[in-house]
Amino acid sequence: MAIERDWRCDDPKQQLIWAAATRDALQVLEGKWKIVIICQLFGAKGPLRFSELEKRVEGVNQKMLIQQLKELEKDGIVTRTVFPQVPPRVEYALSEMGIALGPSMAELIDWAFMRRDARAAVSQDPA
Amino acid sequence: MAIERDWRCDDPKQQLIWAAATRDALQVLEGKWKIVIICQLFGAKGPLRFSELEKRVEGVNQKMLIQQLKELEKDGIVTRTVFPQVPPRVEYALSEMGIALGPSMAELIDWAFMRRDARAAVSQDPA
DNA sequence: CGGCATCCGGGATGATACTG
DNA sequence: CAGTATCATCCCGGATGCCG
Repeated sequence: MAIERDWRCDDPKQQLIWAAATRDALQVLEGKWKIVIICQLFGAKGPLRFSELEKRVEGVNQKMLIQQLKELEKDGIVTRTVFPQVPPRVEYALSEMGIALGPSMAELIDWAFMRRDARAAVSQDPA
Repeated sequence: MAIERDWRCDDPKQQLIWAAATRDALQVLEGKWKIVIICQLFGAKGPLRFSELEKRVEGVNQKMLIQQLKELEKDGIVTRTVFPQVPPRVEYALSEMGIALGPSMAELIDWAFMRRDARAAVSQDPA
């Protein structure tokens, strides 16, 4: 991983650069539903319609879903395709930059399962 | 990665389980500063004092830092160690569960650099 | 009917001053 | 140094309406 060249080094200057890049990138993912949306777009193997996303991102409301999708589109993470039909059809997909988040999201989901299993084990065996 | 067994499968039931685990885990990371805090704890090779975190998590204020740290501690991601001294000394470190986030955070930071470089290239070469 | 915008209340977040 | 208290601000959520 290229990250090794900058990460966990002792040079304060490098650490500042690292912190800045991280901050900028994380700012793009900031927002209550963005990571969930991205994970769902990964879970689906192709583009998702707005209504599909609304179902998969459990607990979100239309307003927030639209807002977060707009920001993700503006930041170049997802693409939005409108099909001029009646009834309307809008599809959302991951952009190249969004797809590049794949390894990170996969690890995150892996962690989610690890965590779930660990907690299940504890509640089953409270001895 | 164990994730392959559940992720991106076509079984709707598995997808529900996957979505639930992901949602629960992401909820733990929900909060404007949590991922930044975790990344900084990774960037440092050891525990960090409160004041150190305050400097490294740029833009955060004391109240939010304390709040997010409390939640992370409650959710078992970080540990908090108090040294009975004057002046007080409190160190924060990643727990086992927090350390398990390492691969995911490393990928995330890797993505951050990739993104930064891509954007730098675009702004340098607008042709 | 599907995708999206607007208005308003409540909770999360931010700035500042203060305490042990 | 680490944490608390208070008040202002902003994001989020629900309801409703618009438009093709």
